[in-house]
Amino acid sequence: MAKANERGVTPQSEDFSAWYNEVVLRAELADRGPVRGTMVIRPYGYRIWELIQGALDARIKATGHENAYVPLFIPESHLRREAEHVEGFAPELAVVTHAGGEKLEEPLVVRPTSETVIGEMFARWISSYRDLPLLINQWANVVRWELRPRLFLRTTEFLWQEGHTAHATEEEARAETAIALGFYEEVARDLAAIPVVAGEKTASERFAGAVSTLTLEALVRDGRALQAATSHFLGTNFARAFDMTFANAEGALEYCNTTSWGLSTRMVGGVIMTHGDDRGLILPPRLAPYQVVVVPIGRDADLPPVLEAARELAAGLIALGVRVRVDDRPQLSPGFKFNEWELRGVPVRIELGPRDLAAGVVTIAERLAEGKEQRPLADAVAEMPERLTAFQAALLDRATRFRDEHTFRVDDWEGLVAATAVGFASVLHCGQLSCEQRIKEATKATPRCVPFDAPDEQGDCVACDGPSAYGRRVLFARAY
RNA sequence: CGGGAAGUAGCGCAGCUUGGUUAGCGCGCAGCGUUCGGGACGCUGAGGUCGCGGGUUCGAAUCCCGCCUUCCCGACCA
Repeated sequence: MAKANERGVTPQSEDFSAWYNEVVLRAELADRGPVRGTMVIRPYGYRIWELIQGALDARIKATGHENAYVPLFIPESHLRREAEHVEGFAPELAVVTHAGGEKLEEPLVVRPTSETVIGEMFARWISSYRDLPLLINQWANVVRWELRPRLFLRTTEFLWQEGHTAHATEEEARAETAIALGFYEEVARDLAAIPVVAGEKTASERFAGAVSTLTLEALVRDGRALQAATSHFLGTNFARAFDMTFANAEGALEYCNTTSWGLSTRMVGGVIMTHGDDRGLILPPRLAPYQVVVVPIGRDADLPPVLEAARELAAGLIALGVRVRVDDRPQLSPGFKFNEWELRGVPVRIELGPRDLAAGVVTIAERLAEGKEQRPLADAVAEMPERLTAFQAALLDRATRFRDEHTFRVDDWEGLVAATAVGFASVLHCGQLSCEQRIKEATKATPRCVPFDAPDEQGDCVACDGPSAYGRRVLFARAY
């Protein structure tokens, strides 16, 4: 925050954390809440989340899931039913011990996730194979008392979507986790323009209580990995803990196979860290609250016609489905507005002044490009959807190039150390916990995932020369 | 929990070492005027329990004791 009162933001190269915090606050995405680690999501940031929500919700529904809502409070005893689960979450729980003016007989946990409540309800709702699959999603807030909060990336309370499904067979449940990961990947790539790596978590990084955890890993601009979404195959672990059984076609009782999967407001942090530069945010058009901002320029007698033209221009863009804002705030100079909208990451800015008006043109500046161009007014409108599509693609290209340039195939210790300092290290690994530990101590890097698209490969472990596990390369990186 | 920094106007800070008239500065805010194509300027004005509690003193933002909170770096983390 050292430079918060100066005109620019701290450069990424100087202090990435400071850059990130300044951008989040000054772009008015969010503000800090009164309780440690909490965050007020401001309208500009919330709109980004809404756009993610809208696209994701449509995909969730299109694949047969229904939205529902389960309560915020969980009796402490319920959480204890799944041993690994409670162990995994115990340190980060917020617990209500008093309510209604007295001490509660049984403390209530504020949900860190809803598997246990869902488990109880599913057990009640499922009795036959004919009740399966049961495909539920909820949009909710959850609370995790993390030791090291960061705006959007790890807040004490956050918003997310959690899908919960129950199936008759393991195959079907595993297929479900892939479906969920699939729409997360689409949202990341097609909306957020984040080129994620899809893969499976190693045992040490798995969700508490899961048999298998699938993940999307992004690489942000300081070379650290960000887990963008996860999808868990829970096997029959929760079904056993909550007695979730069904009668199969032969009349025999079986445990359900369940899944859970989630994507959170962390994705907004991913967008910021993947695309932003030293001037501030750069938003992918599909997630930008305003895809185009129009800055009218002029004063006195010049102003009314300019404003009228700006509004007409905006109306033309809106008719094409473009999200546009006319910045007609009279007290601010054009230069101030240019800088502000650049900080806030608006993809396209249109400047419209008396000179433009006289020439029948507008001046266009794109957030990714240097310089400006002039276009005939009508063309500028007609071309805008295409321009935004191109911008979206360019942003994804740029991020993909960055990720690829920061992914290193390495086979020795020195290479591992060097690679994890700046990005992904693609390595063969023995899979031993002790070896992971040693790598973590030396480099702060952890196994992020075993990518699905890695070719089969065997060999010696990058760190200990033991035989490689997983049958392919693993991605290690320092992670958020 | 360990290390570091900080709580003074909406925001960013100075003042504290060496206690002393009315607690300053920049930005922002309000009014007026001049400005407006890359972060405009002038004048006027509003805005303060100096984090909280106690102590020392004739007198505390300043010295002493206790407490609280936030931020940053670690450890932790799906």
